[in-house]
Amino acid sequence: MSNYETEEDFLKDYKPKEYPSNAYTADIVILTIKDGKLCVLLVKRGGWPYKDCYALPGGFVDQDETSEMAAARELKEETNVEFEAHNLEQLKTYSTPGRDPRMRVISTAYLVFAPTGLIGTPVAGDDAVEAHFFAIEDIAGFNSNNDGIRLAFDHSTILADALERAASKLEDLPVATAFLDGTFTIPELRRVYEAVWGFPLHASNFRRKVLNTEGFVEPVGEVGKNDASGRVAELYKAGDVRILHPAILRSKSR
Amino acid sequence: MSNYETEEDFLKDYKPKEYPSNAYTADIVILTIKDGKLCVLLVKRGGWPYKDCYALPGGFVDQDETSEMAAARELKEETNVEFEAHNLEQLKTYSTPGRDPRMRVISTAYLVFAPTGLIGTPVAGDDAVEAHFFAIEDIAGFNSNNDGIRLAFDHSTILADALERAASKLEDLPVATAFLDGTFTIPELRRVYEAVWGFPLHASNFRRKVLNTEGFVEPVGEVGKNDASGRVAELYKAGDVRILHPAILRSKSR
DNA sequence: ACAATAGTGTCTTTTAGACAGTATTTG
DNA sequence: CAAATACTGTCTAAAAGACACTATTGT
Repeated sequence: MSNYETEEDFLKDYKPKEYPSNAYTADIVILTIKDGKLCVLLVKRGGWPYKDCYALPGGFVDQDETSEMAAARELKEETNVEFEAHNLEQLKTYSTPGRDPRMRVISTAYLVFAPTGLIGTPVAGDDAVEAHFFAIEDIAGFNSNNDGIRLAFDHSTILADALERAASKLEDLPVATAFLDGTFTIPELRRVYEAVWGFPLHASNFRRKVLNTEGFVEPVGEVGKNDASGRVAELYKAGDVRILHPAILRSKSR
Repeated sequence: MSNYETEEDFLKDYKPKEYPSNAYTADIVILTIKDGKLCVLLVKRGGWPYKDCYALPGGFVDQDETSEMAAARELKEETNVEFEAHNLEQLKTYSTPGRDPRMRVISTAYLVFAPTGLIGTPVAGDDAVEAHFFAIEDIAGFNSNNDGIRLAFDHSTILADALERAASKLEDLPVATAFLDGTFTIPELRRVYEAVWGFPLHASNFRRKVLNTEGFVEPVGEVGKNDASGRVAELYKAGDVRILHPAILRSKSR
């Protein structure tokens, strides 16, 4: 029985008891959109285990940092880009015994939306030989024919959870603009929703909903460039609202 | 450089390298409703640190179990009730250095909704001297006057996150019925929403929305008992739908 | 001119919110 | 009886979905 008078006295004498010891890592799901397709940053593994498979970027959490800080640090190391905290969202923690065949590893996954142009050539880390964005539809398990890029560890599960979370966040948070650069057109914004949700939207109804959702976007008063044929669209920038009301609901396939 | 031909060969020779070692625990937020008030199960701490404060139930995750399994096991030990997995939801993982003054502890929190009648007298565990349900409004930091029950570690933060998640889940998942016993009345269901959301609802509009949300509740064809004056309400049971459509939105105070 | 895409307007249906009024119970 | 609570019905406004139509660009 402890008989200390104050917490300071107790802690001064405290010796850690036996407890299970675990490695703790942070994994990051960085999504972006390229050519209208939803993509995720993956690093190719150069060594065992899962040699030649692809993995989410990530690494050990140091003793003096939170998993958020570790995720932000790894992100900087992998992409040379610093992300704001509000775009770095904790997704879920994975603790299944054996998820890493080498040892017990607990991993907290984070979710980040990256604008198409911001990230240059991702930099490969220690264990990796190359890092690239891959279209989700080219990853095994995320397309109809069951081939393509193979993911290491339980990263298929993590990615699936991330995609559902991303689709859900687009509904009531103004995060779709994080995929775009400073100014964008409504059709570009619509293509973000279509890429993440995986089905086409009615262009005119989408436009009305976005403009009726107060604070979602603000007109800039210019027109964008044309990368195909057709009318040139007007430019907007992200508004300052933090919650979309009314929400942009997907109503299909839930 | 590793030159193994197969993953089996590699793992046979593998020796863990140095990595930061962490304690890993699961904490559980068990919510229930008593006398129309939202309550949480807390255990009183008998020893340092945070002696005489109250804490969420929880404990170490064993090497051969997931944090989900640990949460379910702790829950059984604390309450003598087994919960189904779909009522046991991972909330968030907390990793701030120093959150436990004794050592580095990573903790994953879980959220559970308990029916009022199901849990008898909660059983105190090893480090605890008593375990009870406390009204949220009696906990320091969750009421207007800033006194009341004091929580240990970062459990105020965890509880705040849990309450927001609970309020959000009521909107589009049929989880409010998990607070009630097998059969219930619409007014009883409404009082669950009012307790979790913290503001009163229009009784007639609430009834219409619940009945228009297909599969949320099914009539039983009897009437309940009266614990006050007024007309006796009809009984319903939980339906089989997994997502509420249309959702029961709170539209206020978000 | 024609194809393609952006944007406007309109009609219908669904849902939310407010609230008046009726029904059933207790004291 | 009055008070309290459950339930029904109705009106209005917000919002979604479908879709016809106009506007502006590239080829």
